Amino acid sequence: MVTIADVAKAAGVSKGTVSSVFSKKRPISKEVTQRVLKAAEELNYRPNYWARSLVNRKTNIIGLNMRSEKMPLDAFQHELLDGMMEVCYEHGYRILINILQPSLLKQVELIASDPVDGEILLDPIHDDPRIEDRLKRHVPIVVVGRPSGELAGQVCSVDNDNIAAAAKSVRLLLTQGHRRILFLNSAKDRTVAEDRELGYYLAHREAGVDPVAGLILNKPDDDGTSIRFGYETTLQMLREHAGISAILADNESMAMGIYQAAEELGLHIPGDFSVIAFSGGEHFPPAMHPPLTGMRLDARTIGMEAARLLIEQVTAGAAGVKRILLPSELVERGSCACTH
Amino acid sequence: MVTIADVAKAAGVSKGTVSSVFSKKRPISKEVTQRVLKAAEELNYRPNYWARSLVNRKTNIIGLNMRSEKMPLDAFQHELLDGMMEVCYEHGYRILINILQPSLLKQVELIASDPVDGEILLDPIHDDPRIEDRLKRHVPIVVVGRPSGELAGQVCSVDNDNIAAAAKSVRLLLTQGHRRILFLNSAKDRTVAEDRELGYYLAHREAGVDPVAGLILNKPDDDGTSIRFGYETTLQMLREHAGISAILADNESMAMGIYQAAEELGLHIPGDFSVIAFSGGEHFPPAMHPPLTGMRLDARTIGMEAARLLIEQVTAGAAGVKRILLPSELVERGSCACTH
DNA sequence: ATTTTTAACAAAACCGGTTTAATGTAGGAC
DNA sequence: GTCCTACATTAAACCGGTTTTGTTAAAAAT
Repeated sequence: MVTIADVAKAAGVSKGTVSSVFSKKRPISKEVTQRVLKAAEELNYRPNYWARSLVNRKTNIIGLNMRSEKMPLDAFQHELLDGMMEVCYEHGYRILINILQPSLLKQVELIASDPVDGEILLDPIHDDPRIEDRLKRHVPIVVVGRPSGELAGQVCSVDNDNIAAAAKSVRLLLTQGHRRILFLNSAKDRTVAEDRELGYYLAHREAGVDPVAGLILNKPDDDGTSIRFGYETTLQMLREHAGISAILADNESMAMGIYQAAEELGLHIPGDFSVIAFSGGEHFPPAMHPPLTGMRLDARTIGMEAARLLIEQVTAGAAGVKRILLPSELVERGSCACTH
Repeated sequence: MVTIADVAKAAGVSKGTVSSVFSKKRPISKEVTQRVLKAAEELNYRPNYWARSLVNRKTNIIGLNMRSEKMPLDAFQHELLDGMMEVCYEHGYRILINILQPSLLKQVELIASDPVDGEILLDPIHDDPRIEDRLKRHVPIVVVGRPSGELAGQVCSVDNDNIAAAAKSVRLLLTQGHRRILFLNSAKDRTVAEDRELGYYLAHREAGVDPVAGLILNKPDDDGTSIRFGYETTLQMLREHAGISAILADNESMAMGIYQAAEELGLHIPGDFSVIAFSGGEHFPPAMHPPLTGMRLDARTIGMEAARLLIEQVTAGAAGVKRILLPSELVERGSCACTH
């Protein structure tokens, strides 16, 4: 490996001089500058990233921390990553994807502080230990989702307004005359599931409708694909419960499962029942048949906002604790219709 | 920041002793070990990742290097990333996503060597300067795709057998009676485009059919989305050229554009013309209408193989130059049919 | 002409770890 | 009792950069 000392020797100057030539933080004569640049060029010298980070206390890397069980990434996470990338790209930051086996985390090699300037945390759970750890070590973080309890007031976060989003979609279905609305919700321990359930009830109360019990089902804890859960649950619930005329799905994969189930049962969407889903992107819903009506969550914007917030925190020092709530847009496409 | 010196002072020992307690590379008495661990615990000490990397010359990070214009990531890249993540997860490696603005790359801050043990390079072009650079600096790399020219013999690579894949899909169309097959190929400078074009011609020759000139179009250099390119090109070509009865698309997004164009023109797939596409995942093609017939490229496996190959290189030192070619599977779903 | 300032560079200290060489101390062999 | 060895620990050197301090010679000020 070519070091700064090699360059210095080749150019007949000291290490500090070479450093100054590159950083331009102190004046170096034109003649010496030329000599150094030539030597560096010839030796194919590249400054060592880690040595520099060590002294600068800055890596220009931000981490994306997700719970390890979540693999592979779903549409929402991919869109979010895209958004993060776009902002990081503009600001000269790189992204470190941080998923490690819990077993490996115990190894000495890896308990080290993460090599990042800050982190974006996904899928917070109740009293998430990751958040407490970062707070204690003063590592800047932005949480995507709703941090629970007293942590909420201490960290920046970006999230959909899930309560409003769920309420808005249920409101649509209620005004269309649906009274038994099946809700295939996400896993129970996630704060997002709580929020959406709340929205579901809220819309019912507003409309003066008593929600039918047993129609909210949580996806079992992150095992199995969403598409299968949507498929199997729909088959089962439509058989067992009469009168279900609409289904609200947690994501577009579930909706695909629902579509498959409809086809198998010989049912027509939206003639026989309506479907509406929270969707991570607007890439695929329009291509479905019929085009899927949904709440556009805009994971991409969330990723962008989270990255902006984090970079702001990292560069400008500690800004205040901000919480950004993004509205979701209801996009009617063709999978919802009035009853009778 | 709590350093190793702080811990040493608190425990009343030297820095080296603390280091040994953590690394267990030299024997430390039980009593001292306890004292050190207690002090570290109380101070909430975490070893500094950069300092450690500096001396160990090892980061346990591998880089994913993609050409900056490619944003956001397409389905293929997302799947590939998933595969990489899975393997890295098992082996205790992190992934650094490396996309930087060309303008920023010139800044002194960023010309530094990348902070990784090795890199996976995407979308190689002719005499890719990235490859030459890594070779010169002896940074282990694995190329996803086909490195061009003399570089091919010097680096590991993982790729679809694109020639075979293209040939196989064109062969299907030819046996179905199609004679004017429009091929919406990817950008011209990419080696993958060459390979697939070769496959296109190969299948024609095998079948004794003279390919019609002007039916292979390359996507303009990575600007604009694939979906739009598919849409606009289809509209234009179907108007201008009579007799086109089948379209081969570079990816599923293009296929969606083609579907949209068909709808706008009031044409029926596969009744009026057939569509077949290279597809990164098997997530969405089945949900399209009609379900999209395609060559399943299995980006996930490519990602896994690339990561394995790279980690092998990084840990075991220089292994031989390997090239892994993965077969693609033709999945017939419903967007292709015989002519007349 | 002498002192003061400035420019341009060298030398050394530092960042926070790891590793090697040196040191001291206890136990065993003679 | 002396010498050697083994063991636990310390001090110092090192990784590859940046930054501070020191030094020298020329330019400017008095």
